[in-house]
Amino acid sequence: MKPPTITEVAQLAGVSPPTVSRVLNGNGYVKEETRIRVEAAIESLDYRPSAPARSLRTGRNSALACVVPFVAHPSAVDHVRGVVEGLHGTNTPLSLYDVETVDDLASHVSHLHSVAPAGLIVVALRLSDADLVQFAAKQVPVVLIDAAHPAVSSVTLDEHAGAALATKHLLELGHRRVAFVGDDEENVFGFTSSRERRLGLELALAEAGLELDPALVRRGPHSRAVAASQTGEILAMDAPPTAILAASDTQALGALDAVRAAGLVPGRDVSVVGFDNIEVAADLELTTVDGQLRQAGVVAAEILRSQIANPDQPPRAEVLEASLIVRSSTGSIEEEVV
Amino acid sequence: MKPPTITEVAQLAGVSPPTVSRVLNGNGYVKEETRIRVEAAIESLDYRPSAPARSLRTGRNSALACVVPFVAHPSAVDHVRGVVEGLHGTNTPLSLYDVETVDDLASHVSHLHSVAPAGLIVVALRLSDADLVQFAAKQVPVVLIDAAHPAVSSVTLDEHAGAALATKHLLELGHRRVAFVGDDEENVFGFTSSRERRLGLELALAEAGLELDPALVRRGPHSRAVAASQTGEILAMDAPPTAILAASDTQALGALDAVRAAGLVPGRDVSVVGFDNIEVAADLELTTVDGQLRQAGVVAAEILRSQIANPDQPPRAEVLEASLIVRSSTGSIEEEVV
DNA sequence: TCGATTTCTGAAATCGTTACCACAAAGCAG
DNA sequence: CTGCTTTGTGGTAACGATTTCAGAAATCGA
Repeated sequence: MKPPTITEVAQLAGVSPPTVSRVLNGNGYVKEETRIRVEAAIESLDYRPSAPARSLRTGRNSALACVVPFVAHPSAVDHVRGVVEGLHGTNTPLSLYDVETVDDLASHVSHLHSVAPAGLIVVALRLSDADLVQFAAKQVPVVLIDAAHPAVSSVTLDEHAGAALATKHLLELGHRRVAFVGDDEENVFGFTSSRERRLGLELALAEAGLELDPALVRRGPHSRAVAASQTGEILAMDAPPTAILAASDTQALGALDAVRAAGLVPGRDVSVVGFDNIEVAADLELTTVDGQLRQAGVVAAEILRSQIANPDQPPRAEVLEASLIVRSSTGSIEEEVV
Repeated sequence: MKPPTITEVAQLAGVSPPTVSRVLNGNGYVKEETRIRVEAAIESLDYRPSAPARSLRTGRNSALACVVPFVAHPSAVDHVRGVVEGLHGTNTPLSLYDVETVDDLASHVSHLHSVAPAGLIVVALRLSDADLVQFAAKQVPVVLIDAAHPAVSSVTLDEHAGAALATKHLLELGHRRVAFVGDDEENVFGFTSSRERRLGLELALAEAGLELDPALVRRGPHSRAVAASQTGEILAMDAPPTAILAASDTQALGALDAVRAAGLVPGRDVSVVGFDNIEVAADLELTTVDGQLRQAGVVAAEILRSQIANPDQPPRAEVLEASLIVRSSTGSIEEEVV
């Protein structure tokens, strides 16, 4: 009950294996009549060419790969959604490589060298130059999301501009004491977005002649609960801020939790701005910077498709523009302030 | 700059290819001393075995595949999260096959026959007997989620019991007129959960001597917006229901939208119960039946792992128990009713 | 009509790995 | 010392497809 091979199809159709191959791939010349006979044989045996055999011979694999840290997190989910959307219609499966530890990254990269996928999307992580060289040698196009490298294509967000939009919004509402709740800036994976967003905040404040009070900056592991407790601390200070910028929506949700836990009303007593615009942000009325997560995935998929179709393109560095989505978690400062 | 092959490693180590292979796979006998020499050669050439060559020879592929309809939908996301979680630690990539149309399904299944993955998880879709036979012939273990078939393992939810929990909860709160908002029960993919949930509701009502008023049943495409407009219609009726059971949380959110749009307060004027317990349900205070989506993915992944490790197991049919999560979108009936 | 091209097809080599066998050396019981 | 099992290793042949290449048949231009 083994699956049929190309040779069996060839025998049934009364031709040789190469002819069947030509029919399958639409290469070379095949007489119309022969083609029909071969197609009938394929149909009748329910034959499917073996992907491994084909990959071995041609050196290319049909599947695309996507390396994503913490794929269960909402922001990663949105990236993957975008990639899947961008791939739709191509019938290409997407192999997900979830990274939770640095070891995961190493073993996945090693595995990817074995597999030589048709293309590779890497989210937020940095690959070594040696790895990139190896992928290039195997003609595996690579696209980075939320990271950049001169040798390969990338899709990034203008983080500073995004943070500036949020800051400007808060300043216009009258806020002067703004806190920042973000990630540890030293981390094993080298994630930089929290740092960039903080810098964007500082730059925008500086433009308005203000500066970020170090006492109002909190950094810690990326989680809603941590952000909530950090926000709790900040709100309990003698001179609490009137607004909080979080490095991500997840952390903004934690901030909202803390605001409510302190008996305050978001958008009235304290304004909270998130960053990313993950799916729940709309339902929870969170003002946030749209990080174009899905769009980044879509664009990355498109770049990959184009580079697979036409391998000798120079790398592209796409920078997406952030925009601000105002909802009710921010409001103008009123009687609260003395 | 081609990647090194096993033969080059063998030459460098002064052994034959099979010996290198034995070192790589830990098969057969290899002298300690030889092993060390081979490992050094592997290291120094930065050699990675070719996955396609290995697959071709052994007939098995290392990647797992997961076929999911509408992978961007929240419930699918939770399933995938579970699968990824269940696979964690195995270093196995997961190939996602998103299905948006029936044609997608056909072409993906065809592709899967070519690839012969190490294992296959299929969510909510029905594969033909012929396909299952073919996978069995290739020793590809299959696990179904939210679907069942005697020939393969499955992970399902006790839908009737889940719907009964929700119904009982509403009855205890005093509700007698309960509406149902669900999917079209005839659909190209053969999804059955909406139907099962409606049946569960009817059975539970019958047990209490009540019946589901056909006028209070709405079916349509699975979307929040559609559910909102259907709920709007129901609420505008002369004898509107006091509670609504939705076939999914997505639809329950639509129902909530409509309740609020009608100027009513969920949980006070109208109770809404969802089904699935997707991630946002907690934040939106939606009372819902926990459909154990993640858990289903975890269990499916575990079954698959065990069947890959030990191929001759009989298929397992795991049935998960639903539980009710009461939040504020439901409440007891009060002065509203005459 | 003849030679040159274009179509059409098959034999053989090849991709990189592992399975199967054969065989040698070493260890061991009697 | 003989015969057996346990170790250790390599030669060879697959796995199933595609890519040469060569040659036959059909078509075409002059």
